Amino acid sequence: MRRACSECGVRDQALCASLTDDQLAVLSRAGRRRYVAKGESVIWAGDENMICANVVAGVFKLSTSTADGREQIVGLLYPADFLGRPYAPSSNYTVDALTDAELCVFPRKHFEQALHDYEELERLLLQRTLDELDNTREWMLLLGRKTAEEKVASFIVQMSRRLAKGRCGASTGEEFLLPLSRTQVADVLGLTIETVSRQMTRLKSAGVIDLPTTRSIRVLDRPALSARAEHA
Amino acid sequence: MRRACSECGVRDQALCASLTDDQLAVLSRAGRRRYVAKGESVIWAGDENMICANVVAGVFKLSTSTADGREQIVGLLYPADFLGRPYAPSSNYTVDALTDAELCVFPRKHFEQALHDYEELERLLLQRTLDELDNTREWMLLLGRKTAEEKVASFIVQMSRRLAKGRCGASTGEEFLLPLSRTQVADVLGLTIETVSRQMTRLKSAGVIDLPTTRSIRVLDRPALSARAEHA
DNA sequence: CGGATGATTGATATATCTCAAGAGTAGTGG
DNA sequence: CCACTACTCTTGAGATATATCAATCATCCG
Repeated sequence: MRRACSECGVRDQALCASLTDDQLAVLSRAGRRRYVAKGESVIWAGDENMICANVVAGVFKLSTSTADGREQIVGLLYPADFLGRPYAPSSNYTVDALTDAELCVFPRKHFEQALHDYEELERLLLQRTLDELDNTREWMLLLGRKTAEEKVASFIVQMSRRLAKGRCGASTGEEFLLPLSRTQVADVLGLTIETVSRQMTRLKSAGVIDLPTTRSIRVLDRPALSARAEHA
Repeated sequence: MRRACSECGVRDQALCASLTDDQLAVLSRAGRRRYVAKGESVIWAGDENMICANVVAGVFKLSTSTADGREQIVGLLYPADFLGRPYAPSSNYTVDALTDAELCVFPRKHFEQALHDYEELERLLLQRTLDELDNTREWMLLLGRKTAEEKVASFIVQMSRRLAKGRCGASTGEEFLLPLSRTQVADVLGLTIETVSRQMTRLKSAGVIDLPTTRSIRVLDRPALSARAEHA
């Protein structure tokens, strides 16, 4: 039994927000829900590029790697984000689920047709792609020019913005669960796992953050954390 | 006196390629030619975002920097490339001319109106933005995971693809003029000027490239250069 | 409880940066 | 045309941040 789009948790945040209920009804006939287990790959770099999707739940990583296996994570996707690459025959990066996740999947060709038919959809995708390009370029500054401490602090700032519970409440004392292992954090920041670990404990020793478990982070002093993200 | 679009050198390569002569005639009434001297800034990071433009001639750099002045070049623009950021009130990066250059400039609001009016224009911009995002993510792998030698070799490979004269001819023996100083190359690669210089002379000593002048590069052994770009 | 996986910590190595000097190159004006 | 000056680039020596290698320590799960 098909679940109605009107009940979808990301109906108003995903690209679908640009469509009327009637338009969405048409498009949704081409789509289907797909549950993805933590660690599962959805798209492989170099493979034929078959699907586009909206993230309904969970977190995904986009990554590329060198021939000898060094990996770089080039993006993270959260609920309501768009996943896929319209207008290209093959994908440049691999997409894996970091948590159990749920997608609303469309065949790429159908999705491209929808972009053609609904100009508001295409406009919203353009705007999001431009935003994503800005974010990605900002991340280049981090990769090319920031120190290990700045990288780790920047990463925690950014993750806490996305994941902290009481985002509207106090700006401090927030705790959140990291969807990434230390190795994956290292692959986001262009560092080794050991360096990430050392910088984390340094921040903890300085009283800037707390690490209740290995996968959770509590920001104790946000101004201090932001300062360390900017300036060595 | 206004120059006709039909005589424009990038009429069929720039975004304008998606427009008919009639459509372009309408749009071009809002645009104007602007000559930019080497070193001049066209857009400043953080400033109000007023313009969009097509690059007609010359090369531009996009860059961001940290508060204490470390700079990272996040993109290069060549003739027929699009310059600007539709749908955002301010710019995230500074755009400077690396050579004397020429732009076809539109007020941002006019350009956004054109995107709205001509769906082929919007589609082409979307496709280019998606391509640019792919390229930028590929560059993240270089910044985060490649060694200095791999970075410099990758840079030369990429520049030679863009700039070498006889691109259709032999794949070797090409010579081209770098539009960037050593400092700027360092800012592209996330290295220091000294490291760039040392890697360049290493490649020269190994017979992979020649450096006839400080601003020109000749690729002597492209397979060897590509190998060094991939693998330390 | 035991084994596996992932994280931390320590000791050492090394690639790249930093600091400093010298060598090209280009532009200027006599 | 030739100094003279100002850059930019190259080269060298030494410092340092981060990587590498190795061991211990948590955490998870059967």
